[in-house]
Amino acid sequence: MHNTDKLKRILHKENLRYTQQRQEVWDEICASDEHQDAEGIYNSLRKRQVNVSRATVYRTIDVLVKNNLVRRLNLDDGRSRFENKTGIEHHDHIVCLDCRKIIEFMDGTIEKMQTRIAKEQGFEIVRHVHQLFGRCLDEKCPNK
Amino acid sequence: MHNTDKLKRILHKENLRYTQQRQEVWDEICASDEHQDAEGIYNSLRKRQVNVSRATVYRTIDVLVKNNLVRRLNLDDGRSRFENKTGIEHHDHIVCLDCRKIIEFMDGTIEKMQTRIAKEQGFEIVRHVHQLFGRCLDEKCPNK
DNA sequence: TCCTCTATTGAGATTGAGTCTCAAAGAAGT
DNA sequence: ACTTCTTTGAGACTCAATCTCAATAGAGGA
Repeated sequence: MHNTDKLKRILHKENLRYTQQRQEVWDEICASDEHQDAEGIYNSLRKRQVNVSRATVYRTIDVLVKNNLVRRLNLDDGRSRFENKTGIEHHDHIVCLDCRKIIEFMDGTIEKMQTRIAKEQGFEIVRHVHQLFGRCLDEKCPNK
Repeated sequence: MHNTDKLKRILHKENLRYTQQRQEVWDEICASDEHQDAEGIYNSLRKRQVNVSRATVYRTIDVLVKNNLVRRLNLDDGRSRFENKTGIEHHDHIVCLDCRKIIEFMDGTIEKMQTRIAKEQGFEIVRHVHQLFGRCLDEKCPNK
């Protein structure tokens, strides 16, 4: 399904109108895989002459997150970052504390274990956060 | 080692002075296991007639966190929460989305697996965040 | 105990991400 | 094109956290 159709589908489901601004915000999130924050999305749009207000960027992101088109990441740096969640397998993140490089990982065994652990404690998991912070061994990383 | 000694040790190491305010903040964190936020710690102190400013609460917490006496938790609710980290085994958290109940869990196998995964990706882990958000089955939980 | 040198403190200003307000603009059905 | 109702944008506002700076108070030495 094309990105525009995904957007139209959730807007219809939520009884919201299809607007140019919402399309532009969603396009920007689809176009980048850099885990941009809201300000970054806003700046990227302005850079290519798209006039969308900050308020609309935030409001649109909320709709996209609520409807599972976008994932909100909290990487402990004081702002939310966003990634397109469609057509992508679930994964968690490893973050370099020096260069802020973000890479993705996924381990089915860990996923199953955490579900079991939660159940043993009387919880039904809705979502989880699993982030590994450390130092990468990349030559270009500033701490080398 | 007594709590006061732990505090004095890190203050000395950091070339900082031992003050009544720093002792009070540390005492409050030691006295409670409710994962209080900075405002909560500030209010608890005022309630028992201890005059410490908000700025001092924040500044003291930073020193305690930096020196591993306190752990900062980011539970996705827009503020940091704190727990005494001394004399306590490492653990992660399960949080009920309805009643915000927090319980702790720890699984050695998962810990080892995440270290291995990070190494495979060229990272040396410094710290990790592993949080399970869901719904508890507690009778008293508001969503029942 | 007093002095001196600095670090610390408190009150309030400031920051910054995110939210809210409300008049004007714009979807979408008729 | 008309009407209705939603959405938008600009800027005010919120709230956790940080910063500023004059006044206060540790801590070592005399």
